[in-house]
Amino acid sequence: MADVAEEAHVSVKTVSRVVNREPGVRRDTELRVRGVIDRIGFMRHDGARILRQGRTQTIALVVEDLANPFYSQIGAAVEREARIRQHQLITASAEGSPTRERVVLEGLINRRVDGLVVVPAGERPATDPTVSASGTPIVYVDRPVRGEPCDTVISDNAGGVRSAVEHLVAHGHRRIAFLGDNAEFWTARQRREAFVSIHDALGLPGDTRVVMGPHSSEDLVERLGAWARERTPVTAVITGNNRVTLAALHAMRQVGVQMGLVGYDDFELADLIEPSVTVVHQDPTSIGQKAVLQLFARLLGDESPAQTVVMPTRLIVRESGRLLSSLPPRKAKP
Amino acid sequence: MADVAEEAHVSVKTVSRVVNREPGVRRDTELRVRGVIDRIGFMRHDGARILRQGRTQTIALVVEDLANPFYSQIGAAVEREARIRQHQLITASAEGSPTRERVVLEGLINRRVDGLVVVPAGERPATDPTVSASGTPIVYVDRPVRGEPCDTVISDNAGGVRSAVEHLVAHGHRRIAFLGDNAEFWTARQRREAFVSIHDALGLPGDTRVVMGPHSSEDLVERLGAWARERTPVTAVITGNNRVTLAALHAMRQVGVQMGLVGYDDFELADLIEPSVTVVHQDPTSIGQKAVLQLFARLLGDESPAQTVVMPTRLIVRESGRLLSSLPPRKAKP
DNA sequence: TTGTAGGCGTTATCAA
DNA sequence: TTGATAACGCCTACAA
Repeated sequence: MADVAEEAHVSVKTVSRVVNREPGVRRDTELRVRGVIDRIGFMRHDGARILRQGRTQTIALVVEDLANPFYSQIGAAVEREARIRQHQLITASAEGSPTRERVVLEGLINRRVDGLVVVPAGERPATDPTVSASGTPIVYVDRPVRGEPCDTVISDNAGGVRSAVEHLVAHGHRRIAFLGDNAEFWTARQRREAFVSIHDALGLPGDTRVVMGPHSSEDLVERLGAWARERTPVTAVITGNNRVTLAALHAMRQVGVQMGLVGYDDFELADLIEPSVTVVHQDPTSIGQKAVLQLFARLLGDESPAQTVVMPTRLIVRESGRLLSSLPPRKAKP
Repeated sequence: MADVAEEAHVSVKTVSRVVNREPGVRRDTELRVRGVIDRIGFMRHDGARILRQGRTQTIALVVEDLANPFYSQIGAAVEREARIRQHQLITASAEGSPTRERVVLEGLINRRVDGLVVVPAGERPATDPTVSASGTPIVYVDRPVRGEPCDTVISDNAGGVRSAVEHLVAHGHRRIAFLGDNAEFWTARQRREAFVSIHDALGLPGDTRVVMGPHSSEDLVERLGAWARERTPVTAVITGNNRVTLAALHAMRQVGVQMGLVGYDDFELADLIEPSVTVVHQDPTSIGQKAVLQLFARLLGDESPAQTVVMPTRLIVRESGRLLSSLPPRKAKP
């Protein structure tokens, strides 16, 4: 900037004014300065600007695995919303490790990101001293953290599971089992509990059949086989997330059993499998958007108490929720 | 840092030394300083450090759509490699628009990112004045740019298509058609050209049947129907990327025709569809890794001429490449 | 309309 | 082993 100033025979301040389109520069001065800027290819150093202004115009997103479609969709939404608001997005992965998450968060705080959107790895208390001391606004997504209330965006796990069970029941299923993911995950436990309580509330017969992950391929095959061979067989399963849905589909294919199925999380091609798979859809795009909205409210000075937003889920009805006997025989159409 | 210095009765420089683990600080001094740091919760301001040192320890990834699994997998790989090297990753989406891409790139240059990994939106000459003037190392991914040679990582489009055609031919297919994506995309054109030349080289009968996107659902249904009704019907299609594969699968389902199929890009569940889908797999993780490797070589001073790396593809053989008549009738197993 | 001085928080240099 | 001082490039405040 100093170079430009010298070349254009003005002070740095004037150059600064031109660069930032501040008013109060004579037209011809501005043109002269712009000319020099273009000629020598000057580009403002945002680092210095940031240092002076205290705002980095940057937010960060911390997730478990950027390649997981659920998170990458959240990421895409967060990036878009950030870009609209002239902010850049740093993405970081903690790979599910609370330790690594702490390191990552410290790094981001050191960079003075303006705000954080975090899918918390563990359920450590929200009062991570590093973060809270920095005063950086933070919005948790997908799962809450323990301790004092924090801004959080989660999806309606209980509602989602309820819609799944009710759908199956409406189609005549009575013996319904639940295949959850690893019970270490909050969402997995939430969905399990929802399943159990709805199962009981509806007075469905028999014990509640619940198995949590991680599911090896063999376990799953054996389990499904056993359920299918019971005296009054299980006729439908609900799977706790996309990972489990895929595993269950593979296992069913392998065992050769055909059960009713409602999966948690929509997935590409759910409609091309036979029978097409009915799912509980949670919309990652809306979740990401909502989180950014919340975050920027804080950045703009919103001081209201921490808020937990529960995003609704939507049941996408396809064929797999029907009772097996009601399915048309395959290749019905000539 | 000044606060810490005062509190610990040392100079800022000593604090700096402690924070950066520089040698030459007496043990007890260090302990005293660390004590103060912990007590008052000091955190280094990386913005200032960056300003002073000139390195941001940040690289950026610019893609078209972060939600596209192909790019998000690249993103995950790039982030991991960056993290390993103590760098942070800014992700940005240009949404396929060259104009927006330019704005995005300028923003990143202003931030003085150390390096760029870019999936170029247009095919504008590589010598984007903004970027090249800044001297920021840049690696292009997935498609090259025109103009003087640049570091580029692409996948072996011709090889992938060849493996697809050869596989189909080996299974007895002779009338093979190609459904490409929008010919505006470089990769789409590459694959089309590869198809045409291999089709000719193998002396396959008839004109080469090639249709490029975008494909509306209706067009596709009509097209497939027409191919199937020809006097000597098309028995197999090759699809130019995952988008087209999905569209083609839907269309086939809708028309009720069953053709041989080899898709470009692997996708989840390719093995659960019936028949399971044979695909040409390009490994986004390796592509991302390779790009970062290349980038950091430049960052470390590698001055060798620009290099284009062609990553191999792999044919994942499933069922859909077989000749229709050789497929076992459905429900063969009781 | 333009310019000057000072400081943001850190590190490099050089001196003690 | 430690410290004083000057940058890094920009913006704020104030003055001319």
